[in-house]
Amino acid sequence: MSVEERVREQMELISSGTVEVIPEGEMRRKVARSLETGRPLVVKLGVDPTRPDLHIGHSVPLTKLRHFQQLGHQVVLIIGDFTALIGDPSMQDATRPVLTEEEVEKNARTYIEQAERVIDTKCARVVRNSQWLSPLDFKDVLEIASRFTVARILERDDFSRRYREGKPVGLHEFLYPVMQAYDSVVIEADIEIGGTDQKFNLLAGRNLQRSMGKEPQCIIILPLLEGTNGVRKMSKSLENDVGLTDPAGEMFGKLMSIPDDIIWDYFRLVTRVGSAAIEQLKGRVENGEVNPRDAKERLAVEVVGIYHGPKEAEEAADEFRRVFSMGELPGRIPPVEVPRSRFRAAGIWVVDLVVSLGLASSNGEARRLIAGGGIAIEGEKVEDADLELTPEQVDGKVVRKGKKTFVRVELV
RNA sequence: GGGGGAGUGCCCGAGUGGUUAAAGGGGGCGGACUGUAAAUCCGUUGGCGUAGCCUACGCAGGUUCAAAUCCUGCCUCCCCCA
Repeated sequence: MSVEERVREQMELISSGTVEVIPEGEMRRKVARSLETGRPLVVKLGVDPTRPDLHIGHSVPLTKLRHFQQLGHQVVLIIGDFTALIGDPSMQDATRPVLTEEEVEKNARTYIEQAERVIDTKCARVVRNSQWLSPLDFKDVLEIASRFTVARILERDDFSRRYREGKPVGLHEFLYPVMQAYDSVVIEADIEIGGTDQKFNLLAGRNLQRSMGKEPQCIIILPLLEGTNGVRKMSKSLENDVGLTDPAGEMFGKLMSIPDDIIWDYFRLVTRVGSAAIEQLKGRVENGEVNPRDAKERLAVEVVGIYHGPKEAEEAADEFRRVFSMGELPGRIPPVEVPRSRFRAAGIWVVDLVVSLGLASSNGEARRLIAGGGIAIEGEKVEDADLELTPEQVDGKVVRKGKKTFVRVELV
């Protein structure tokens, strides 16, 4: 295979699923040079350990890193333990709360652990940016900062918007892109990967490298994965995320609940299914040959398979069909202990039972749930909120809240 | 340093003396319809064994029969001028 063909082949994988590759021609030249000299490209992904758990949205850039690994390039995962102390202001409405060093360290560890599920950390470099950012003194910082202008930084629309709207912008926040850019200088990145919200920061790296006499990096912009409700990007705080460590069944269920029109983005961004196969499936759904539900099931099986293995994925699919398509009870229903002391002469009050089982956080909520027909014991809807039940009527029985929550009563 | 404005329930936001557990919207939760989809519709969304009571409108006091609403002090945030 000629170098030219191999370049084309690499470029195809590199640019699949991306929003933008900037600048494309330069990227091509870097790839070609790498092939000619045998020197792998240095591919950078910076992550902020601001939160302990990752979701499949975070796996999007990691998956792209994995592509580069497949092509034999050197990937560098930068844990922004230093930058996390400031918090990336990108797309934020307000200054982020400052984390303590302990929190950052703890998050960093779980981050690496979870990243291992997607990339091969054995041949990746994992580094912390405190390593080089910490030792800088004020003079160094000024020297680096002088290479940026305020006008330039204000181009970033989240800054200018907040400024315009009279919301505070901390001076230290201006330094965030500067630090991220400096990371690129230090590790001599050839390529940096990031989401659309990172475009400014990625470009800053390119500019700083040039200004400091290094070869500027190319940048790859990836789309942000939408949350399971189809609105806003995926985020734990918006409760529309699929956690990388979610149990298989839960992960499956969450994926089955996404709106139809984002199925294809999920396929492209978080599965390993090739784009030809995705297009084919999409076509069959569009002409009515395949029910979108089944396409979604395929998606769920694929994704759960990545994190839990194919066997568990199939089991989750079976379980799902049993419980939700056929209305049967789940195979495993978590038992919840209820102390016998809750019983009085007349028995236990349903409202109390529901609260004791953790299905409601107050009597009032339990009452409302019952009034709304959301509680069933052994498949039978509870109609009366004043109902009293004997120990025999509840021990070992299945209490269901809504359609998704099942618990088994265990008297102790 | 000077002047001005704002703090209401999970969030946004109305309310300027009683009929206000506080309009409306969002979100959440439940129900119907389904493919645990979306859209739509309905109900619900402080606590208490609940026709009653308690707690709640930044915090602390005060006026009043009665305060989210009026007064005083404090805290926090924002804007404008310097």
